[in-house]
Amino acid sequence: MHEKFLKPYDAKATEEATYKRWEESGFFNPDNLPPIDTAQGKAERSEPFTIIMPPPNANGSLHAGHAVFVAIEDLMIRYQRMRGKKALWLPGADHAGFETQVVYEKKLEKEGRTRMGMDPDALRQEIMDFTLTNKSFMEGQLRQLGASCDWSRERFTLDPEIIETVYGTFKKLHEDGLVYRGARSINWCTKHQTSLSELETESEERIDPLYYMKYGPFILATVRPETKFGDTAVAVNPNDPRYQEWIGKEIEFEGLIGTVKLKVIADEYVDPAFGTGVVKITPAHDPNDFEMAKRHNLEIVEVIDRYGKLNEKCGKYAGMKVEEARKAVAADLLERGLIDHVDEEYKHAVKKCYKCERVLEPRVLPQWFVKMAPLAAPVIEAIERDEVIFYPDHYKKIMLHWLRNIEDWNVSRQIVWGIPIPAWYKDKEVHIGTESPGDGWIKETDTFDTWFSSGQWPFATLGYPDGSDFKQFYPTQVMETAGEIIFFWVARMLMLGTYRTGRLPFSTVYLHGIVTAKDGKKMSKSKGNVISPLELSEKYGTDALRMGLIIGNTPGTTTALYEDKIKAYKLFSNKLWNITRFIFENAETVGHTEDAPLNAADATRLAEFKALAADVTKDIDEYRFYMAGEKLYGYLWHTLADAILEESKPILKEGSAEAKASRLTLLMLILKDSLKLLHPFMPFITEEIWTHIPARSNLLLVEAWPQP
RNA sequence: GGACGGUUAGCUCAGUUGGUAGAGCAUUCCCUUCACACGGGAGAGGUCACAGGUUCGAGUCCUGUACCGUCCACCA
Repeated sequence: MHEKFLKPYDAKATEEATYKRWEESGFFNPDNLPPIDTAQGKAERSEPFTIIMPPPNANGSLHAGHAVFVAIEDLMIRYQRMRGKKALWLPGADHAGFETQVVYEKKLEKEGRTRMGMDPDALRQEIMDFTLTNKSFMEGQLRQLGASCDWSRERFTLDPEIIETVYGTFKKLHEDGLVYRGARSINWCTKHQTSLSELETESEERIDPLYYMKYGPFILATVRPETKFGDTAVAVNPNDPRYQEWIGKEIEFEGLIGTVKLKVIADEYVDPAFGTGVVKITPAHDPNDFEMAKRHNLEIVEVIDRYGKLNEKCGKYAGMKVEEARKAVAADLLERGLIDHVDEEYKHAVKKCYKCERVLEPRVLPQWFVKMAPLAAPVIEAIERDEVIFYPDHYKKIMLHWLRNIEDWNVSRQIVWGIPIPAWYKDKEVHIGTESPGDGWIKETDTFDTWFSSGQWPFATLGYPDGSDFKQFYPTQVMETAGEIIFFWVARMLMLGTYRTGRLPFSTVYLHGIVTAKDGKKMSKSKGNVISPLELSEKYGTDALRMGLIIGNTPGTTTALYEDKIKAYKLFSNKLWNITRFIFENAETVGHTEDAPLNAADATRLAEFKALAADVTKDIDEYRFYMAGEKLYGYLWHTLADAILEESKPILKEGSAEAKASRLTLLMLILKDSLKLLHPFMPFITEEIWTHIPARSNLLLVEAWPQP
């Protein structure tokens, strides 16, 4: 027996070397996997099993959420590899456009710099250097967590081939009439100086004053008096008897900065029961008003600029920030007797930037939109036919609801860190392509929403359309990711993948919940409750960390991560280590044997173990990893160690030669197969022990899963 | 305003198709016995949120209520 077993298991001292052995074996690459053992002898692996890794944002360290996906996806991949599949886990990294730009802007801020006024190319290069540095850190961290992914196939969302695929999709969308550039009301963040998609906004309930203002013959209610300079109409409901005589007429009255002339329009949108049943229409700064303006061909007058300040059209209020202007305008209106009354307790929702929580300013800007309803339609049908299975299954309903009510997607971002939108303009003409079509064309400066590229990740990474990987590994089997990004990412992958390739990109979606602190609160730097998975891995071993992240973690629900839990599985590592020591010690003293006939008692024990193995296998096949892990833990501790080892002591000491041989055979069989069953959960310690198993043939990594 | 998830031992959570409740941590007592003190043994601790219903039998299925949480939603 190796002297290692005389000391407690030292995770830190073995993990790095073990990972190196795996990586050098080449077996992370499915092309290099050895043949599998079948009843008919050796056979080449033919059936692929593919997981595309959710590419972590290359802008910081891996957090607990990443550790969860590594634990779960690596479990699936290792399991399927042992089951004889051609297992591919394709790693990647995301440039994470807006997210990274925000991170980098904070860094600039700390250095007393700002991105405004910087040369875009220089800024882009700086962020690229920053991103590539983080990317390599992140890759090291994935290795530390034991990810058995194929590094030779790693992709980055800014790789030239990926960008080419993304451009191809954009071009196809354009040719199919599914992408358009249009002036629409968009969500504008005055801090980040970019538009955001609907998903990137958060709404917050607020209580604000509702001002009832006098508009000529009308009194109308608004929470935003400061936008009145951009009014281009007032609207009433066409069936409202109170205002029939005014419809189509023009009203004229003295406002704060001169005479105001507004047309009275009738629109079903106006709710006669709300306020006075009259609405002022400010198309430039309210999405509903914009829609009405389109229906009635109203003028769009912008009065708030990109920084959230009133512009030159606002007379003496020009230069004021929105909030400041609101107070000033309200005060002046009151003084001039133009306010009828104020409802101080008006409850309503405002949209905020999900990053900085500033209130977003609706602005009308030309942006690129993708028409989503036609992309969603085939996906809705496929989900209804259960061609995509969700774990947990209630996400099916959530997904369908979102897809059925989908809105067009604004894919334009006014930031430098992203894939440039390949478009050129000349007068009213638009050209799609990366090269200028000739003199006088102006290049688009916007970049794509990062999700537009990551939404194409499964087929882009596999080399669509001609790559052999695409032919072999697409569609993939499982998409495992955080429930939080089901709309951002999973829905977009389903739609763009189906649109571009004609096939769904994956057939199973497994969504894990967010990882919280022990009190159930979300981890955040400001709360100071962030737990680094890498520190826990250093302290207790990656295996313990992974076990702690798997057990008790059901899909879709939040999981609390805390040190005690991980510590418990460190003790389990130790237990397994000592079980091994006991068996090895006895193999030495009694004489090593693995193929003696089993007596009745030992046959019963073996049957009991086989039942466990079958149970665990079924649980993994049915995505109940948390149960499989707990069963293994329970069996190894309470059956193998507490019962079998204890009853073995007298047998191995005083039993007959046959009894000893039978028992030792049993112990070796159980140990070996236990290591296999446990490998996907605790890859490092099992591989380390496997090294010391006599007559082993290969790395445990590629051993065959115990036959059920 | 819709929809979803949760409510099980002090804490964090399991409980697959309905068959008199489980794990880890914490806690009480005992034990340095030859795999392991990074351990072992024994114990305490729960009317499974509440109210009905289905059933021979419900934590598990149905209806409703309460509380917590999340997502979606353009009423100025």
